[in-house]
Amino acid sequence: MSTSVTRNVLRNRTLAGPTPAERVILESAISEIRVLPDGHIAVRQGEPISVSTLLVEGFMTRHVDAADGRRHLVAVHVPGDFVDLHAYALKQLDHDVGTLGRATVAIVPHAELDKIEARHRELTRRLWFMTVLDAALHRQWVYRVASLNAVGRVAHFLCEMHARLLAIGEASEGAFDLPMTQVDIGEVCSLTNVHVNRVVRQLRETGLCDVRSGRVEIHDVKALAVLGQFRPDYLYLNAATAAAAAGEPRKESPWTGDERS
Amino acid sequence: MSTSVTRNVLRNRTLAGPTPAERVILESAISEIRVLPDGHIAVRQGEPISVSTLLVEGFMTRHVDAADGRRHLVAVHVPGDFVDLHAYALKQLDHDVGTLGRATVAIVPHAELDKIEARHRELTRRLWFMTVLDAALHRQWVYRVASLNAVGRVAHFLCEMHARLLAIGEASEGAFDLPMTQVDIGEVCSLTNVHVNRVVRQLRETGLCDVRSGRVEIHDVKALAVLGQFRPDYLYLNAATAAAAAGEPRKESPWTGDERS
DNA sequence: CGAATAATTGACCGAAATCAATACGGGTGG
DNA sequence: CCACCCGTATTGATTTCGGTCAATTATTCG
Repeated sequence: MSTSVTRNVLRNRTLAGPTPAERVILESAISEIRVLPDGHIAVRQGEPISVSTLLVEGFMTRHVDAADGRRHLVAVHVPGDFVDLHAYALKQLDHDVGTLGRATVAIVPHAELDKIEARHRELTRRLWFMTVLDAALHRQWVYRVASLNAVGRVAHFLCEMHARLLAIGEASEGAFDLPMTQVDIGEVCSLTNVHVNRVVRQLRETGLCDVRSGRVEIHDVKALAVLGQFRPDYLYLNAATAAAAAGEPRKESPWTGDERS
Repeated sequence: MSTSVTRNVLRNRTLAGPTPAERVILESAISEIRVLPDGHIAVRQGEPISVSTLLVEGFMTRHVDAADGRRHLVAVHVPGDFVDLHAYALKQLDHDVGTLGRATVAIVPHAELDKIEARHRELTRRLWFMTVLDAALHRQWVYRVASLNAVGRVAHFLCEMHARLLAIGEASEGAFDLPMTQVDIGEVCSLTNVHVNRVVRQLRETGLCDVRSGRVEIHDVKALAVLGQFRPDYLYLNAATAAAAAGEPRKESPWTGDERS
């Protein structure tokens, strides 16, 4: 079992993840490994950026701040995600990037990405693809707040996190750690904390899943997916992981593997 | 004044658009120019794709269909946008792509993009950047439906379209053509057509802007931007265009120019 | 000139927000 | 060790924005 910092990059996706050689290249591009405390704002909206951040362990968010002080999350990141790879193109961001709980990140200077871009076509393409996958998530987030009611939104979000954590081996038996408060979940689903609480209670009372501070236990993945209209297509997971994410009866444990595609 | 089909690509953005030489390369990658009728679905969710589509004239949408038959737009495209460049990476899409009114498109086979990727780093980088810009739009769409009320959403959307059309010289004096019905606008802002109607009336009565079938006239860009909490940063427009989009008093007409960056 | 599509308006309803109060839990400092 | 805080969770009462239902009036276009 590899313990490399890039082990979760594009893991268990339909798009092939980096080869061992590419991992070496990517890791040699890292200037620094950093541990960030809970609630740390790693990137602030509008400030110039010259490095990108690969999330190695823990959770990070991207959020926009509204004028009235409210905030809204536009992404939650899990290990293996490049939280601000798009900053390589944009050089400054239209949102903040922060941690959810303590997080370990690998810093990749844009100058190193330039070198990769000059020398390694395939790896560059994979990096591009990662930003495109990111956009697919955004689209689904639009759909979520636009088309689902409160329970549906929360269900959809939980299904998504479950699926993505399955892919990197951080969920099992429908259960996973998620260091988010009900306020945080509200900022994802565009609900008040009060209403998130009611939804969470409803989900608990109907036996679908149990969301308590820091831990999620889904008792009926399939039913939750129906409630949240969740279809994992947009995550471009490989077949085995997608099946598990959709609550299909599993033959074996696909998500523990490291195999590509 | 150039009439090339790529004239609007990254026009008036902070990210430099293609050089004349790159335009030639891009145009030589086009296999076909096609005129699509109103309401034509160019790409259907899930079907395999081997070409990408550059919008040359007219409007196109990307939308997801909900289980209950409702649809929601996740993007509206204007000339110069690559409506499904991300399909180059994903090979199949998580949404439909269709026309709003009659549209002219240029078809670029993925095989040609492969060649560009192999031979032209800078141009490849620009293509990547275009998909990243796209994601920035998505994020703002999340924000719109998540954080704004009905009037705010419509105002924000109108401001965005105004800004983007300014950038490509398709808006002037705060007025532009927009072939969308109130139903369509509702599918963007996640509102019913009935309520869109009420919002439109309100905007008209307060003298902010006039939205009628196919045509938008903004009488007070600045006030509308305030109402929609619109800040054009996320569009990465050049300074002159951004100022005009935010309703700043303009010195001259920046959006008619073809200058880059 | 009809038929279909789009826009408009009114009456009523309901999901989630807001307001308000209480309980919990874990860390700090005296 | 306990008292105190502060963030988090929970629950109830009330309000509101936008949805739903229903009907009428433009438009547009064969």
